[in-house]
Amino acid sequence: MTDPKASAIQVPPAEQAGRFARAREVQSRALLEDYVELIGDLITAHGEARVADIAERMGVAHPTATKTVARLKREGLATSRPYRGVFLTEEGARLAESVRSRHRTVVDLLVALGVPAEHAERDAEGIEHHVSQRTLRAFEAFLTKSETQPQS
Amino acid sequence: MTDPKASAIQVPPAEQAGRFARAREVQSRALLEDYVELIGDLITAHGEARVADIAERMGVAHPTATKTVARLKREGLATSRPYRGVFLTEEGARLAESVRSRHRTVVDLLVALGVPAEHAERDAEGIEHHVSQRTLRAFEAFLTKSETQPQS
DNA sequence: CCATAAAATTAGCCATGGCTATATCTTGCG
DNA sequence: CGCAAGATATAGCCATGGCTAATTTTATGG
Repeated sequence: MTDPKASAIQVPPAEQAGRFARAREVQSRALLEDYVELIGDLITAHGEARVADIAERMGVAHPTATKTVARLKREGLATSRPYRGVFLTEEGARLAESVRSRHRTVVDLLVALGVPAEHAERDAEGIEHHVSQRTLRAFEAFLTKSETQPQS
Repeated sequence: MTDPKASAIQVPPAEQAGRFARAREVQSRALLEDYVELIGDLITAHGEARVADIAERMGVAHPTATKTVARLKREGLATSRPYRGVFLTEEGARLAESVRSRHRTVVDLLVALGVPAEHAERDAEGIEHHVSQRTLRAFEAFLTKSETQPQS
């Protein structure tokens, strides 16, 4: 248990600023990650990802999806020709897979801790992006242990 | 363990859209929460929260802090008079306390799962905002259990 | 094979949350 | 007590990620 008295003020300003900077940076990648994961899922399910479907599932208007897909292309994660479906580059596909895997791990962890499935899904959607490699490994280790040794 | 084959595509579009909408909504509150928590910490430590200190610790330029404080005031979370320090309203203080408590719980959980302290702090900064009441309760329950019954 | 429906794009608006440069207020020191 | 330094505020810029409205392209059914 951390000391309740130990407010964040105890840490040097620069270090605290760095944490916030990291969180902002993660946030700017989160949208890309969500799109890439979704596009991957749509391709798996339907053979292609149409802008209308992306928009519907992201819960945004079509032009918003078009705009974000343009950003994906700029970043080398996706490809598309005008009025055609969207596809992932190799890099995009790799990212999609790692995002999907991390997402699953986060949901599994929450469920293992006793969070009801629907809550776990909703919370995971936001949490996952902030889970670092190191933390992800800890989650996986815990899940492995829980399997072997169900509960107390 | 969730079924690896069960991609998000299995869930109805509207439900998936709702999850993303929730994550976006959380995101828009996250900044306010961070500021309110920091202002609370600064007041506890120094008796007041100066814009320069807020900016330094948030890792942003002074005008950015000023602008966000204005938003805090608009939302009824803080008060301030020109060229004077920033203070929290009752509602702001309540929010600060609940954010601080949730932050501590998230860090404690990560540490309990074996994440090194500094990593836990960094990841928690982003994760905490997406942890719902329900999930928070599960974290607390797990931590209580771990205390009683240290490890396997 | 063409007309219409459906899908995608483009244009242009808004709020947020960064920034720099400039102006104004407070404060402390000589 | 007045002025320079430091703190705060204001103005105005940029990118992101939403939106609606209008346009263009593709696909389909009669």
